[in-house]
Amino acid sequence: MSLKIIANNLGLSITTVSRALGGHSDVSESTRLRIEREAQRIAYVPNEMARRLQKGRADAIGLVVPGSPLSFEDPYFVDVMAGAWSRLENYDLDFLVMSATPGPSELRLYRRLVEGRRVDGLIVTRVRPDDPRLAYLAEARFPHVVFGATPSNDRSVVSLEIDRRQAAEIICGRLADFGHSRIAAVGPDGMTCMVKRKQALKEIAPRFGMTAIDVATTGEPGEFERLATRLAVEHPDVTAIVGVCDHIAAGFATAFRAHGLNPGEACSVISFGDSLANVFADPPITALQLPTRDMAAHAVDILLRLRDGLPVDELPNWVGHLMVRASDGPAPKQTALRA
Amino acid sequence: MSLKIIANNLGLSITTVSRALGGHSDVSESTRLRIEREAQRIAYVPNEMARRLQKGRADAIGLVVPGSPLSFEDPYFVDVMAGAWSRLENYDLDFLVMSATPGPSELRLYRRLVEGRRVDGLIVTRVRPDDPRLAYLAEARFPHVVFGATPSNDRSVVSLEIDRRQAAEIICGRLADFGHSRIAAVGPDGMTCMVKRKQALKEIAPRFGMTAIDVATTGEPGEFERLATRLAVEHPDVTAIVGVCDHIAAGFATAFRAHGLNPGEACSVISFGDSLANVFADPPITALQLPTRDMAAHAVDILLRLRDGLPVDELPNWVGHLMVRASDGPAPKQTALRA
DNA sequence: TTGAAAGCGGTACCAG
DNA sequence: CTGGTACCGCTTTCAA
Repeated sequence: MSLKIIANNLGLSITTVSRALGGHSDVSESTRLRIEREAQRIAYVPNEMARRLQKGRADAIGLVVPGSPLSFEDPYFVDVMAGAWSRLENYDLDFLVMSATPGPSELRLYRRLVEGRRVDGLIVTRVRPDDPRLAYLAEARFPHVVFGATPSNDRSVVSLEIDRRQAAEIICGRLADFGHSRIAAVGPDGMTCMVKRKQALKEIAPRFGMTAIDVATTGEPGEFERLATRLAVEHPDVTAIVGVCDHIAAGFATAFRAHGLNPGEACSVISFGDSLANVFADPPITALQLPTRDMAAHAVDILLRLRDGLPVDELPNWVGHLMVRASDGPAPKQTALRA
Repeated sequence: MSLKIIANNLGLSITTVSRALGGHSDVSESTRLRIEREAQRIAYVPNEMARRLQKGRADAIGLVVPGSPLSFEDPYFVDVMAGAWSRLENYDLDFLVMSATPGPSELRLYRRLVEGRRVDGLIVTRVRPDDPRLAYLAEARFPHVVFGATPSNDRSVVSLEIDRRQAAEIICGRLADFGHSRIAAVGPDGMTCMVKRKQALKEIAPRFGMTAIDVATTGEPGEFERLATRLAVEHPDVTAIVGVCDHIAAGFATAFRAHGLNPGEACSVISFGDSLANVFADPPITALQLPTRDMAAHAVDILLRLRDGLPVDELPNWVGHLMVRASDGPAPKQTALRA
């Protein structure tokens, strides 16, 4: 009832008012001014639902966080949300945040979002091998961007990833300088992104005269002590640990300290990916800061281009930046891993 | 183009299809079945924008986090988001998450949300004295729920708060049992909710034979050391500190440890409100866990009732639950606060 | 430069 | 029980 009000008040047609406010050129300067003043006067704000229905767009982007709603607290998603929103805000688009545990209900949510036209694009995170979400979105030809890494090498799906080789080089370089020669890359095997990070470390380590062993985590609480013990037994020559996702490095540091070992001296700990937990940890954890927020902002741009059928430019090369803190140092003369 | 497709395929009218799918009673069982099967077959999902336009609803609830987008990482908002989403999911409503720094742009965002009909209701947090958002929402008669506390005693605005007296009793009771007699309530003065928490502590403390002094924080990093020093000088008889919002207690604990003092022995530290930071702190912080997620879920229910013009029931009495950890203990014989 | 009219995809009122 | 019709508020041809 709003364009109509302005139109009536001014004795003009709805059409003209719509065009004037829409910034079209085919409205005389004088009527445009009258219309703009009147719109200002009654504080006109267009009904978004009407506009969206007509335009066939949702003017919204969605993020479905995998896991329980509590996953919102994952510092990684916090960064994704912050980055995405900062860009969406500029475009005056809505940001839909949801969560869903992997499974049929997750897929149902995706269907409702896509087929109900509730969003124009989706940011997909924590991709798993053979992820049904990707299969669905590809089949539906719906704009989506994968955050992290894709299992397939399908060039048609846009995947935002950091330069893992460069990241591995930074980390390996630092550890090699400290005289380490055998390191452990620790992370879950369930997520494609994490698996690839471990692979990168294993590939790059030899270039620095080191070898990296692959250790799988489940993410259970209290797992780190067990892992540390196992490492001490099975790989007593490991003098440094790289946690490839949040909390792993901090978890090891805590486990070490619980046994009277000093992280950074007894065993170096570095985190691939940074968060507040690293800053607050004791000792603060040396970590590779990732440009997650920038990437999320970029993801929004890409989604809008996909929506509008525009080509997607070459992706920037996102690189990490090492935050040197206190959890790493020279390799101990002989391993102190006796947890 | 979807109801129409079903209608055409079946040689029925759009009206009938709409009613059958809408679960109205005035459709014959046989046609309803045909329609449902066909809908199933073509995997019909209604266009939400069309439905929303027609119904004059947004089918969405919004949360505007005050501050920069990074405020998403505030554990308090994480809980609010988790609680709100868990309920919205059941109703199949959208959850819009945004952030805005207090000021004109914040109010502009609210106007666009409200007047653009982009949400049906808003959760308002971190209310400040004379908050322009509340004035606006009240004037616009737009469904909103205040989370935390309202400055005015206006009974017309729904405000979700915990039972602060009960909370203060739990905390004061524990500290009194430990033999403390003078405690500090520390928190920012900018937020109504925090001010009220401090007031509650000051009011309740005497009942337990204690006195509580009010200490204002600004929230700057590194502030805690200064505050601890000031406390030691100005109030050397204070033996316990209650942080009324996230990170304050943990911040003090860190500051104490940095000076070789042992939180829990030299000075007790308790947090009014719990988060992971307390769990991970060294030592883990004793904290009053608040039912924030429950409250947020309830907020959604209330917003929907307000939207639909239904009366809002009496609010539950939300109480806190003390998580006993290691940051508090017997009052020291003589104050050790010499930071 | 302006306006009438046809949608966008639903829902709801009324007549049959 | 079913279908015609108007309408939600806006955008966009197409004529005038």
